[in-house]
Amino acid sequence: MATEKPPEPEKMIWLREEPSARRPSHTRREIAEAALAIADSEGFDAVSMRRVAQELDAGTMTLYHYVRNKDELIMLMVNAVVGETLIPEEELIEGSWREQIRQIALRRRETYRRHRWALERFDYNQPVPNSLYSFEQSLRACASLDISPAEKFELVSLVDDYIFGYALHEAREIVEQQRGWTPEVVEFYERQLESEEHPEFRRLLGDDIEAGFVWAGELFLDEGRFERGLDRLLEGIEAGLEDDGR
Amino acid sequence: MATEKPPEPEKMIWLREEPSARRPSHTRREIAEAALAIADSEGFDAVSMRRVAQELDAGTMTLYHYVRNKDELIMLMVNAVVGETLIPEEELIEGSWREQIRQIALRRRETYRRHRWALERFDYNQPVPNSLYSFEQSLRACASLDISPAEKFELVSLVDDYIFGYALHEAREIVEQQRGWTPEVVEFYERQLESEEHPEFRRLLGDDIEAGFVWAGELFLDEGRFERGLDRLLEGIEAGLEDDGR
DNA sequence: CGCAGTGTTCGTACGTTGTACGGTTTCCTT
DNA sequence: AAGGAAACCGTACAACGTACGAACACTGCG
Repeated sequence: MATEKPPEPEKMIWLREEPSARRPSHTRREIAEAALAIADSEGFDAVSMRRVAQELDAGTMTLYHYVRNKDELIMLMVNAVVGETLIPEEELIEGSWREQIRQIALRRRETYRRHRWALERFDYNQPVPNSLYSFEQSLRACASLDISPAEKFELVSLVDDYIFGYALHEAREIVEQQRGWTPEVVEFYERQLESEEHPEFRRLLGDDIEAGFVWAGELFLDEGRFERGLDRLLEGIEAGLEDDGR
Repeated sequence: MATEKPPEPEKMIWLREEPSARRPSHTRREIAEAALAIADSEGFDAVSMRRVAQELDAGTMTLYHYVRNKDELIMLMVNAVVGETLIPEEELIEGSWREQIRQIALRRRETYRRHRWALERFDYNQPVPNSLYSFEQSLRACASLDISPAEKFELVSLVDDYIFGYALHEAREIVEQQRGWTPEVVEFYERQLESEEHPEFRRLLGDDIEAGFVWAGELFLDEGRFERGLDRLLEGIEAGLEDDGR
């Protein structure tokens, strides 16, 4: 029952100056880039403090002068990825809210695909600077809409939810399934489908179950699927707007 | 360049009989339940092989006779959660595909909210038996629809994407933010918003930034938000169906 | 009834992880 | 030139997943 709370909450990384008084050998940016390179090429699990330090020819504990702990390192990485989702001002198309939101959505999805590990790490409770820019960009896209702030917020969040869900599903589907299902998984499905409890699923797959799976996998990862879904969602949103307006 | 592949791929857990010849002291079900209880009450990270074994008054390594590794334990847990998303036959309402899909979606979201850790663990490459039942249930809901198998598959996946994205966003938002933002995070936002680069965001929040955040947080977790978004999506889907039909 | 034999249990040990601690080095300031 | 703080990092520890193989107990056979 002594002191419960840890004595120093300390500020989060974005509120702390980067060490700089006596010129240090590294920067946060450098460290984040090293970690990012490892995650992209060897997978997120390969990112360990030791591994990152090694990449920079530094001692492991050296990293702890730029970052309080591994979570902060990850936040640096996430911030970098979110930065990539931003559309440079000059590339932003002119057009309706719908066209702009669409452009933003496509870019986001594309970025997430390049850094699949990142999706697992987003966390609203630990915001990163670039997520503010990202949100701002979405808000700006629907600035011309004549709806309440709450509705605007909800609209942006809704599209976000879809992008996020799609990208995460896609990312998890792609991993390991670099062409073809493992025999183990195929056998599992075949066994499960032997029972008469999945008639609709069977009908969907057709007679040749294994071929059916290839077909389903391709459908799932089909290039156009994201856009088609997005357009349906936007269609529904727009319809809702008109109802309110009248 | 010797033997590359590990010699025994072994079958995945669902294809292996539960140990049973000389009656063992535990069951997979029991083990999964113990793990689930830990995850729900202490968080997913508290689930370690040692901890689960301890809960069962067993030696740590004993678990490895029911399960090949920790991943398999997790799959048992996931399977249990997916099981909870299934709607018992007698509770299934009668009605249009839209009403049924809606019912399914609501139940899924509710279940995910009870087991937030689970969302981070779903993985299409490691299917669990109950995910087949879940998919079958969705397919059955749109059985009466006169569209191609591919379109049916896409429809179900689309709704899935939304549910998943929403639930995950929600889960991550809720964690730790059990009432109110930490002063650290508030300060971060205030500092970021000092710059003139986020005009739309500022307008959204209003003059009192801190109050604005409370407002936004409540909006984000608003009870009705999921349903409103779902209905917009379904609206868009339905509109698309009619276009095709005519 | 007793004795294999094997299905089940689990103690020990190893390698890997994040990071606390405290000493050493290096450079800037005065 | 000297002092001191900033930067660096070697060592050590606790927690993790799990390989290995010994110990145990039950079952079926004789």
